[in-house]
Amino acid sequence: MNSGVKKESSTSQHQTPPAAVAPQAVVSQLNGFFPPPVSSLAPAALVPPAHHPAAALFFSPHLPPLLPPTHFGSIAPALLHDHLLRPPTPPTSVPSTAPPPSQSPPNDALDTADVAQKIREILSTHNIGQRLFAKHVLGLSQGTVSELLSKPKHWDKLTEKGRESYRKMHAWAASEKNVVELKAISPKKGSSPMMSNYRSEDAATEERIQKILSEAHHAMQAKHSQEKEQWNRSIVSSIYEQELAKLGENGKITNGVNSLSGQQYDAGEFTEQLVQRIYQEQLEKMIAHARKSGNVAQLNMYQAELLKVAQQVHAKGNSPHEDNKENLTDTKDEPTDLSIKKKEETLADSSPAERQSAFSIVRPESCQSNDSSSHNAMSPLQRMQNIANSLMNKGPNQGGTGGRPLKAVLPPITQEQFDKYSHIGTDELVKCVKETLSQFSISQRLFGENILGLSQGSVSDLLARPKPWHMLTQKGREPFIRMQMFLEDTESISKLVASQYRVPPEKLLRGSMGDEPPPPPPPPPPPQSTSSPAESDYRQSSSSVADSELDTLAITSKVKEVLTANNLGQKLFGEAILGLSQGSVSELLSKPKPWSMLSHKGREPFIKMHMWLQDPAKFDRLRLYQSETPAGKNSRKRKHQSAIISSNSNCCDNSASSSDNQKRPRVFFTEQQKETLRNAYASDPYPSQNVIENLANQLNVGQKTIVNWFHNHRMRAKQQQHSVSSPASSVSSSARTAAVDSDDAPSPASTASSSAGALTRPLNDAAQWLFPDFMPVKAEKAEEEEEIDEESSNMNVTVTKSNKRKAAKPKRVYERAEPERNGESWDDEDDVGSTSGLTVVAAC
DNA sequence: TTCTAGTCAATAGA
DNA sequence: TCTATTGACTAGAA
Repeated sequence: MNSGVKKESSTSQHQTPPAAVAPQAVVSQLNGFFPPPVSSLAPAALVPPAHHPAAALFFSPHLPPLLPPTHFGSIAPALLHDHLLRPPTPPTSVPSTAPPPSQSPPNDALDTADVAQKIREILSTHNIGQRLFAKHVLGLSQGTVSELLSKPKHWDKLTEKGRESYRKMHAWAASEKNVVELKAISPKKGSSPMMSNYRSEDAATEERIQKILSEAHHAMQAKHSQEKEQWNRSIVSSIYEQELAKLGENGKITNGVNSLSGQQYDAGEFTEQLVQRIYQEQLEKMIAHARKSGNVAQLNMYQAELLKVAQQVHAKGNSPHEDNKENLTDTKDEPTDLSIKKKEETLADSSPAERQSAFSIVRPESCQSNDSSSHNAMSPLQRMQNIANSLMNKGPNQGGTGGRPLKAVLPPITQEQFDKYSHIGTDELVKCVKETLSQFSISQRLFGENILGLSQGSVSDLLARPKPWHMLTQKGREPFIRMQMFLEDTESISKLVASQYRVPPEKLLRGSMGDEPPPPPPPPPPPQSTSSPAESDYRQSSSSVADSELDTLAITSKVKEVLTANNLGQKLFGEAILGLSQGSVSELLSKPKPWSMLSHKGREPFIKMHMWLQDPAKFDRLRLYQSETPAGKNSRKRKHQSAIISSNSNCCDNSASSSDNQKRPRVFFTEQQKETLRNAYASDPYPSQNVIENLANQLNVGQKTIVNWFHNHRMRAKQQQHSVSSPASSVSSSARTAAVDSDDAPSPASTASSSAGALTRPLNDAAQWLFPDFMPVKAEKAEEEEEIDEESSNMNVTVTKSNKRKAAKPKRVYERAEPERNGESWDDEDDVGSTSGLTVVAAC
């Protein structure tokens, strides 16, 4: 299949004559010259109507600026470039920008990492965008090239098609001329890409193409700028007309404009006032919209902007829109934002330094600059465009109800800032940033969109693979400077957390693990009571718990002990204490991950367990819950609570019901099907699409089911390795050991740490999971089975049941003998260790 | 777009 | 009726 693709591509590259592609190429290439027309020029409210000339320019089917490369039809972008920049002669004469695949022998292995590194350096050094490189050299998308460059696969693991890309890169990088050529066609250069200094043997053809391109380019540029200007004028005048008409109807000029009545003022001054008023009104509308949609970030931004405008007007002696103050301060209906009031103060009298703070960049651009001249230089209309732009980018309803957070309009980095941050250790910086984000539960998306002005994917990339400072262009350094500013402004962290989560940071249970200075004081928490009393109690005290490392194994052991000793079910415990389902509780208790391997979210149940264990009234809580929950309706109750806890009952109720309705019925694989899947997994835990399709067909299930199975299988294999690792039974057996041990001198109120002390090995180290006391445990387990059967404690009965069941399926004992798992379950407690270990166990 | 981590919930098995 | 299992799903990250 791959070869087929390759063949086709290769063939088309050499068969399509330049003359045939030239006209289309002219247009297509020109498309790349123009900036993203609408997004950068048109705010949401100002998008030209379809019939508008500007729209015709931007959206004309004849001038498809937004067409992806594939819209060149059968002509690949690289091919297009080839034909434009290179004569259709054998590639030996002139180094081509996109070397044909045939240049490298098919089996000529390349060091892909080296090639990728080299390409990255070249692109970086010459400030050539991946998009451009991808399009013209490889004929791939930017994202694909990014992958190729950042995560080069080993040559042996590449398909022929995959190798082709690296061959192209390798060949391309071999000649500096290629680099120069590509650099020359970069739109940033401001010159026509088609004016690159290549020399063609087919001079006439090339000259003709150049001429066409040049003329078309200039013509379109002229048209473009003219229409853009006209378009802007028409929009502004259109708004003016509307406003003037309004004024005429009302017979008066309101607000700011009103103050002008009776005065002698020129048209320019009036215009300014009018624009200002329009701007204010637009802001008010946006405020209303943001408030309606519950988007606090937007609300804050618009309010801040409105306040600023009002202050400016006021400073000029006007008092337009006094009623705006309502919008500026009326946040009592807004349950979310914790920093609105503070922000108002900040905005009202913030110092330049404050305005320069990292967090200030979540405010609109006009609010940011500490350079009043530059701020004033931006017209209200421009500022409105900025805000509208951000609106357009985000779309409505982005509050806490699942929409995307607001993307900030970031101020440019000033020269002073560039000077100040003349060097940044990017590695260290991203490390700090990652820690901060993790510590405060700030998502990459939130951080990227509000602080860096980048998408989550970009943030991920920056944080995962920061370039050395010296390899960064000025533009590339900007996000790092913003990160640095963010870290230096401690207040910004709290504000960001608060604005995003609508909860106090401590509620997130994500404190540092002890090796970091305490975070800046969080903003005042909102008086939300969205959770059950027990929930809030635990939340309050759990923040201190979160600061320490918990011994998950000891905790779960103790919990199991207490539950069984008191005949409390996992279901009740899960619903009343953890807010989890019985199945989840079962998994947590039987296969606890070590603390260090848990995500912040994953730690929360353990923190809750720990708090519960320490709670003298822990049984009262359960009884209370039990009494409040009629038998048979537990599940409903739990759902209801979850809905409440999630602080958005409508959302969750709806989603729950809808997901219930939409959730596909569970598939139950037969043993034969499982065997097939296991075999496939053994061959490749990450099956290709083809394999998935084949399996789906073979097993007569949906592809999604196959994908889910592999996902689950991988996760559970990993979980198995982590928690039970070598031996699945290590944890639960250890847990049993602990339970049994503690049975000797059980203390119902004993804490997790005391349980930990009862264990025979240190537990505050992840190594405990790597070198578990497995074999003795197995032996011990066998003995336990004997002993426990005779015991009557609830706990032991439970354990015995489990062990009995496992013992009834001896084949599972051998499941882990083969790394690829021929056994039934990854999760099975007996799904353990190695063959040798099991042999010993059997001997025992 | 895909992967991971976490979770739900239907079902199996004791 | 309890716990364990496991396919399905979601959010966040890569």
